[in-house]
Amino acid sequence: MFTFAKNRMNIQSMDKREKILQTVMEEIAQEGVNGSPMSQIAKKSGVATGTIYHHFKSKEEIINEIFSTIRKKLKGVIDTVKAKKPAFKEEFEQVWLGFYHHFVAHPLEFKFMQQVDNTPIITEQTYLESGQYLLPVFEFYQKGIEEGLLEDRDVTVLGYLTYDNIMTMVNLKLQGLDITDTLLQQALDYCWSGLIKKQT
Amino acid sequence: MFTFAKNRMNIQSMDKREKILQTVMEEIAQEGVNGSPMSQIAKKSGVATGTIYHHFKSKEEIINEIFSTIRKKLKGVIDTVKAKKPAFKEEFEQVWLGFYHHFVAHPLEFKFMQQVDNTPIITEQTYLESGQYLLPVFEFYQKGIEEGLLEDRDVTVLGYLTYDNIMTMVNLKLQGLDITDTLLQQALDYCWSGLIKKQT
Amino acid sequence: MFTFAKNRMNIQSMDKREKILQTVMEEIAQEGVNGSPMSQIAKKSGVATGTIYHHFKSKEEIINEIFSTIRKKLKGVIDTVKAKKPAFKEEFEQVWLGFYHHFVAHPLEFKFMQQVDNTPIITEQTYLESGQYLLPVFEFYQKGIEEGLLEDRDVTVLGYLTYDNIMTMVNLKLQGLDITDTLLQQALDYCWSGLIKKQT
Amino acid sequence: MFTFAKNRMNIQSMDKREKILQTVMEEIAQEGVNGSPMSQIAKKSGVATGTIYHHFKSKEEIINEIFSTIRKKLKGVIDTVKAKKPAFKEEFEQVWLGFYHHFVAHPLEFKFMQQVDNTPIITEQTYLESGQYLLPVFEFYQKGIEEGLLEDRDVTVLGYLTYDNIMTMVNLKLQGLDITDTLLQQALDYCWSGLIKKQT
DNA sequence: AATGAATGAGTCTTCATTCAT
DNA sequence: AATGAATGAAGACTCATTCAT
Repeated sequence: MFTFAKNRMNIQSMDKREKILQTVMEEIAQEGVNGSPMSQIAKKSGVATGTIYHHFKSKEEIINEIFSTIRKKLKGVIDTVKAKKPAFKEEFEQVWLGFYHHFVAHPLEFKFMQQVDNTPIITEQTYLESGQYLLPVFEFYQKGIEEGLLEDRDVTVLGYLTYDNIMTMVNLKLQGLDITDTLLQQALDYCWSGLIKKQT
Repeated sequence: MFTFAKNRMNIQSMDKREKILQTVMEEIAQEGVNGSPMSQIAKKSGVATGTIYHHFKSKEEIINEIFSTIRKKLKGVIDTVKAKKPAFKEEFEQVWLGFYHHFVAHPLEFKFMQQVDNTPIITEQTYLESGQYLLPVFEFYQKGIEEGLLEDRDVTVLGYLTYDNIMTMVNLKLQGLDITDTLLQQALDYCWSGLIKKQT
Repeated sequence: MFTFAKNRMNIQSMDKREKILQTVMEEIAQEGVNGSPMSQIAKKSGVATGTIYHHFKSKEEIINEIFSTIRKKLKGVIDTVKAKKPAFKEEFEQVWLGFYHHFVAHPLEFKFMQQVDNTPIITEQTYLESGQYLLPVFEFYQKGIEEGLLEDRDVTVLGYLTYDNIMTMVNLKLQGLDITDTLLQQALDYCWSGLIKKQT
Repeated sequence: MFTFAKNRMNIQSMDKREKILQTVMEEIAQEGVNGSPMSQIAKKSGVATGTIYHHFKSKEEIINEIFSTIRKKLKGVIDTVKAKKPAFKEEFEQVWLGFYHHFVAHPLEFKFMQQVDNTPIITEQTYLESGQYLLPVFEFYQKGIEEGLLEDRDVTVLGYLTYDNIMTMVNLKLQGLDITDTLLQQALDYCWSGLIKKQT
């Protein structure tokens, strides 16, 4: 009854917009930025080329929007875990595994990120804005250090190290490696061991 | 920088070949694969377009050769460390820091890798052949586990986790973050803590 | 000249398509396949290069389409003659002269065929499909043999011999030789004499 | 002992020249003028590119020389037949079959001619000079007419009609058609019937 | 909003020929 | 005579974007 369609857009129009975003994500994940001409995007989206340019300013704009959306989904993973108010270590593990499983369940999102991250296509602004979604990760480490649970290390560094460790595991999994529960636990242990305060 | 002396070539000709490789590496690092047309490569190399194709079959061949060369340099780092026959932990630290400093000293090589790795440009064969250069890393972990120094975890997983951790630090450094010796040591500790066997 | 009305295209768009086909035919006839770069085709057609590739997949596709069209026109000549239901010999003469005059009236079509026939550009499929247009020629000879009017010879061989004889005359004419009605009649007689059954 | 090596050229040098000519003929026959870059010619000839340009002014010059050589070989066929001083009809048949068998025995020569004939590559001068080799054909018809054996038709027209008829048969043969002796005789009969004076 | 024809600068690559050795 | 590295203009084709409808 009450839809939240953007501005004056009707549902059908919204559908096209979404279809385009979805198609661009899939195509770029599979074919790379270059292997995904707008003409092909149009065809697979079932719209005309011109229609794409009614909804978006440029190819880059679409890519940036998708990039943000994917990062936002990670924020969703964090929120879901935090809602259960788990203990510190459990929160770490659940977020870690949540990120991992999100990308394994949505491999095209991972591959999309791989294709466009660290590329001039993603603007500084997009990095800054979407970076907000990952702030809770750094805050989590900050809290852990303050509470004496974690070694006192730079939270930015810790944040990136652990995040990239998860991505490493996703990548190995998508490369075809058989990432068993045991292997996954080993990777998780590696990270946790790297974080926690050593008993003295 | 990239040295591949081929028999019958004279020095002048060799110079051109080297100049092309160097230019492609620099350009792709800075502008991306797409932002580096062959015409520009030619101009910056000081040769004609045709000359490039006299020495290489295609743009992709050049990129693959550079990729291999860079990985080979990491093998060089390993060899240099091993030559000093350091203790186990020292070997780990010296290789870790060696990789880090190599890329910090040669940021374009790092950026080049970032641009082309996980891209269809790099062939399976290149991955296989150049992968040999990194075998010592996995063997090192294997030995550590066998000697009871490291936790018994999958060496492939450990290899990629630690390698990517180094790359994370290089990336932060090149992003402009002030990676002090303290921060670097923290990252190194993170990795080492994730590896070593916990006292029981 | 080359009419291939496609459904959804509007007239203006159709015009461009036709203009391109016409231009390619003329240019290749006069300059050869190699002497006719797409850039020149575009310029002479009054369209952008990209427009050509909007209508056709490749240069080869255009050439194949023209090849088929020209053969189809010969079928038109045959149909026109047959519609008049002439006697056997008259049918032969009218088709023979019809082919001859068609190419003399459209010398560029002849030269185009000369440039591309027996070339790997023309696909097997094009030969097969457009070959259908010339089937009536072989059927005509078959009928003549069955009715005892022509010597009993292989119709395929006869078909090619007579067809090439016409082409020979067109070629001489276009080379600048003054092919008078007398000379033309001599060539026609040569063919007919080679076909008809000798009195015994 | 007494070789007829051109000018100051020694035998080895002559060999290279011949090898280049042979290679160009074969390559163009099989790959077309465009599919035969000079670099490939050089490689297959076992010489350097530069060497080709020591012996010939340009690619076109080579092609023209080959064109003339092949026509000269047809003159050889004629001479061989004439040396046997056969009767009129026998001379016709033997030359006809001689041409046919020459090209069937040397299919690359035929395909070479097919690739370059009626092409701007062959100069007017080449056509004129090599045309001399085929003069005996026209003279033969002239004599036949004067002696009342053949219908009084333009000898130029007759010459081209019959020559092209032979080429037609060679082409069919090389296309893979099974040209049996019977079929060949039928084609020969077709030509002869088109030439001889009808009894009145 | 939607269409899809049209644009043309830009891409990689080829190749006949030249030239220093 | 011979080499083969070097040249660079030219070729077929691509593709993000625009625009008339």
